[in-house]
Amino acid sequence: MSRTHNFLRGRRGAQMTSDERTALEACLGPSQSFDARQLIVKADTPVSNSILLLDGLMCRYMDDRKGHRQLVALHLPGDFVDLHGFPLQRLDHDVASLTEVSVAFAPHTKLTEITQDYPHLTRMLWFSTLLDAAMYREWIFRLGRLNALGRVAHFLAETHCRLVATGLSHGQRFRLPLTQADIGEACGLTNIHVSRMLKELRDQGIASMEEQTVEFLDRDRLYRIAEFDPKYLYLDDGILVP
Amino acid sequence: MSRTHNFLRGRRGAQMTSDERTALEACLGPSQSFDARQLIVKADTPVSNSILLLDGLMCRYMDDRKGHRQLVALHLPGDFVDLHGFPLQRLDHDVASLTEVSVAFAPHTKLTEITQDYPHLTRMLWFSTLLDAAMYREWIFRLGRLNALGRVAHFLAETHCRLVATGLSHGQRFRLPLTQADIGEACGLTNIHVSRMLKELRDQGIASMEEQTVEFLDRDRLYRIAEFDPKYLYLDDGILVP
DNA sequence: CGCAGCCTTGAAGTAAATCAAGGATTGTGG
DNA sequence: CCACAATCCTTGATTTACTTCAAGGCTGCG
Repeated sequence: MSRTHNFLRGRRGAQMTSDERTALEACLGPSQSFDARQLIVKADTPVSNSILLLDGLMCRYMDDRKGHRQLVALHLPGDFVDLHGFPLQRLDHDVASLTEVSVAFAPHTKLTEITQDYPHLTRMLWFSTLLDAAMYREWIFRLGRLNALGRVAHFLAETHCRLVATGLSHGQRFRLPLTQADIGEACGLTNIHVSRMLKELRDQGIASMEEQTVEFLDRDRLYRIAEFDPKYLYLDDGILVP
Repeated sequence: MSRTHNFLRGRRGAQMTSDERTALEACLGPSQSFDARQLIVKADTPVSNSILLLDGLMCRYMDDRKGHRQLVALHLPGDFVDLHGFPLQRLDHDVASLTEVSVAFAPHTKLTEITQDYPHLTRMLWFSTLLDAAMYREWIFRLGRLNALGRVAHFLAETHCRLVATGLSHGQRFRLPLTQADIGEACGLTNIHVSRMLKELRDQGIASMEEQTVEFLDRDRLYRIAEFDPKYLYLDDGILVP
């Protein structure tokens, strides 16, 4: 199976021709592995490659003056993690692995050739970076307008939908190898308060998280608490039927 | 003066060739005006044009269930407000005018031609959408990690830098025709608390805002409170010298 | 075993929301 | 020209959601 198989899977990825997919595949260097919790791309240094995540979880984040971390994105297999770095030429934030990961690097020189030879593929790549932007908007909404319970619920709902889109979750369960502190860093909450909110979701029979596995017990109620509507994920019709 | 003069001004806009600028200009329909506080693009409806903002202020936002608004972006003259709608094909949020505005519409059919004929210009357009994404990230940081005073300070600092880049502010003063409620909707705060924070900035001799004009009295302190560093705005060297 | 990382729970403290009232400015119609 | 409403801003009092501080439990591991 091609290493680009999960790229935009469930989100217009099918609109790529086999020529385009071959061209994209041809950009990729050999697969590489990194341990969990490694800094992979440092902010403010010129970048000449972008990372396609093949397996594992990665994140982007920025630290405040006291060293407290704010995650700005979570990345799943199939994500072109820092394709933003191609037009931007440097990153304004750090990129790290959360679990052990497998990645492939795409040199920007090759991506430039794609923009010259494959206008439609270029628009697909552009599209993929704007999906990130759509998620950023939703994260702004989450932080600005939801209370702690809603934020945690929203984070879980979004992550579930994205995993379903790439075939990494079926039904209402999914593996999420994050600590409560990680979730707090995504949701602007302390790990202590995340613990309380997960207890609340559990006690109310809405969702449970144990041993790195999340299960939705009452998805409708979860979505209502989170004010969640997956439209902003631009998933293909039919992906979320269950 | 060409209507694209302010596009990416102060941010690599100078890297556009005159051919490219002509091609971009050729995309634009006639200028149009809208009153203040008008909904210009409604979420979830297919879009076939993108808006170049020529004059005035616009915003993007999403409303929560109770109708409370969260701004996700403020747009200044020169911004390609909803260029995101070109690859995305619909928007997941609303776009509105904040003041009276003058805009030009760019049909997506013409933008598609640009992606076929002008790879470098395409990357510039892509770059401009990723500047929006960089600001989104910073807004996530602002909401997730700064207290109320820092958030307001950060919002003012960012807006000032962006205005300077397009030549709409010189020195430490700038016009900002927003209400305190608007600032609250950007910063995830109530208008009442924004009022208190502006008083705090005023009392401490850091910044003042009256009659829709902001003045920075101690920019260093403002930046420190806001944990603000304009690197994420990708401004050309020398823009912020003062 | 003893230590480290992660989670849980309780108690106290605090930042911001909410509730409430009033003042200033602007526009509107009698 | 003045009464009036509407919008925006300000300030004080109260409430509340979340943080911080503190302690203890559980699990896996050298």
